[in-house]
Amino acid sequence: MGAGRTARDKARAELTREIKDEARRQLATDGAHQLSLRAVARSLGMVSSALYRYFPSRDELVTALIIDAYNALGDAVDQADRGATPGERWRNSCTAVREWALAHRHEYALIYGSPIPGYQAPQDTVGPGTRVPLTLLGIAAAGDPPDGPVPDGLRAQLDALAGVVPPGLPAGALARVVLAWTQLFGMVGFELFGQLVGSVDPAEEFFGFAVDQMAEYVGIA
Amino acid sequence: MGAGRTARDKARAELTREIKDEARRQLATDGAHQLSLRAVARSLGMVSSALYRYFPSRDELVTALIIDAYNALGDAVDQADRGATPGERWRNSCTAVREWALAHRHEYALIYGSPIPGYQAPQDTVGPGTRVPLTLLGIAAAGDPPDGPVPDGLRAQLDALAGVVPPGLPAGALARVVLAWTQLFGMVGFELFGQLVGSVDPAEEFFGFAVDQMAEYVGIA
DNA sequence: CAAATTCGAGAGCACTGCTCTTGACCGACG
DNA sequence: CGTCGGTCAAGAGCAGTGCTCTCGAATTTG
Repeated sequence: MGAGRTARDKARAELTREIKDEARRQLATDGAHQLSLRAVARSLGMVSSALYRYFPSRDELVTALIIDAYNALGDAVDQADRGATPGERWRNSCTAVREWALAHRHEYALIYGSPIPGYQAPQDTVGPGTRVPLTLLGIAAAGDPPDGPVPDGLRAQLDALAGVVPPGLPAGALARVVLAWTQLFGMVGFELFGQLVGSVDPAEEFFGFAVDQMAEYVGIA
Repeated sequence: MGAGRTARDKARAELTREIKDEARRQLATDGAHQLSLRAVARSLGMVSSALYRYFPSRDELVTALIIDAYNALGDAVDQADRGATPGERWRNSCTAVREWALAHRHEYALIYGSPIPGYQAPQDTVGPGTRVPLTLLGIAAAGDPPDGPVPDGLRAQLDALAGVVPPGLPAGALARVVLAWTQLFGMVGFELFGQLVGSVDPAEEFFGFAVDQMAEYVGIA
């Protein structure tokens, strides 16, 4: 079971990729609920039992798709995180989240909707899942972060968090960015899942407004 | 097919309720994904095909559960919406959302997670789904709502919304409450789905902080 | 009382995830 | 170079699913 040396290993790596690609294709069109191992195998011209040599269960395949989705979103945001001012960077990054979500609805639903496999997210997904909030934190650190008052219990959690997370933000600013983070994804999720229909949907205008408001809130001009 | 007159109609109404109750029980323990018509029927001592006399499909059963969940959450919030000041009412209502969500994880995931049946939420669910935001709007109206500047396109949407929604809030205040609404549910969803694990989980402290911040933001002392 | 409607039960279809066995193929080791 | 162990795809099969259809029995309606 070495790295990609022998022909067999190469073939295995390629097939693993092809399976994921086909699964992602079916996910994009039919949704995670409809994703079927047998249909993926059929589409690849093999029999369903052969697929189990590459993924031990359907949930493992879905988990692989989840990790890929987190990374795809992370890449999209990283690529959008450009601009002369922190404000531009913030707006561009937030917009990238929304646009990626709109362009990959089912993948977004997979990672930010109800967790389908089991109660807890697999450990492998937490790393890639932290990329976007870390980017937001970095942008906020480049601004003028305000350190408002924070209750003691929360302050302890935030201090512990500040020790793990790169940018040296004070607890108050950290709390504000976390709040903005939850707002951003709450808003995007609401738009995607039809919760805004009777109110501010189409949500583009409201999205821009909210992003600006939160930028101001976290101390970005 | 009259109202509950004959013995048959009574039995039908009762069985419909029993089916929903059993389905909700299985939903609570196993999650929406695992909810099985056949298991529900089995648990009720009948055969699966008999169940189709009461719900034409699994999705229709789930839709009924969704409506009930919206109403249960709405009831919980309505009951919690008490307090001497708008600030108390706001805090109590927001806390009721979180506590209901934590006590009914799978039901919450059903209504605020990825929509399982089809792309669009059935029309019957939008009414009950507006109860919580309407409550929040009412509380904000009892405070001192600030009318900040709002971009033109959004202003048009908000003015249209203001004509439909009871409390006479100016557009700027309306926008702020919508933002707070998305933040609240984004935060609760994040906590429930494990997104806050490496940062501010357990989230009780952060939740209180965010609720207070948003109260201030919508003009509640 | 008779006719019409509603109902539960059962069989059956197409599908799912997953397991196990059977041969074929490949790669390393003597 | 040959053998031998590991890897692989294929197929059958199991238990489960949503859903449809048919068939008697029960009940409401005329």
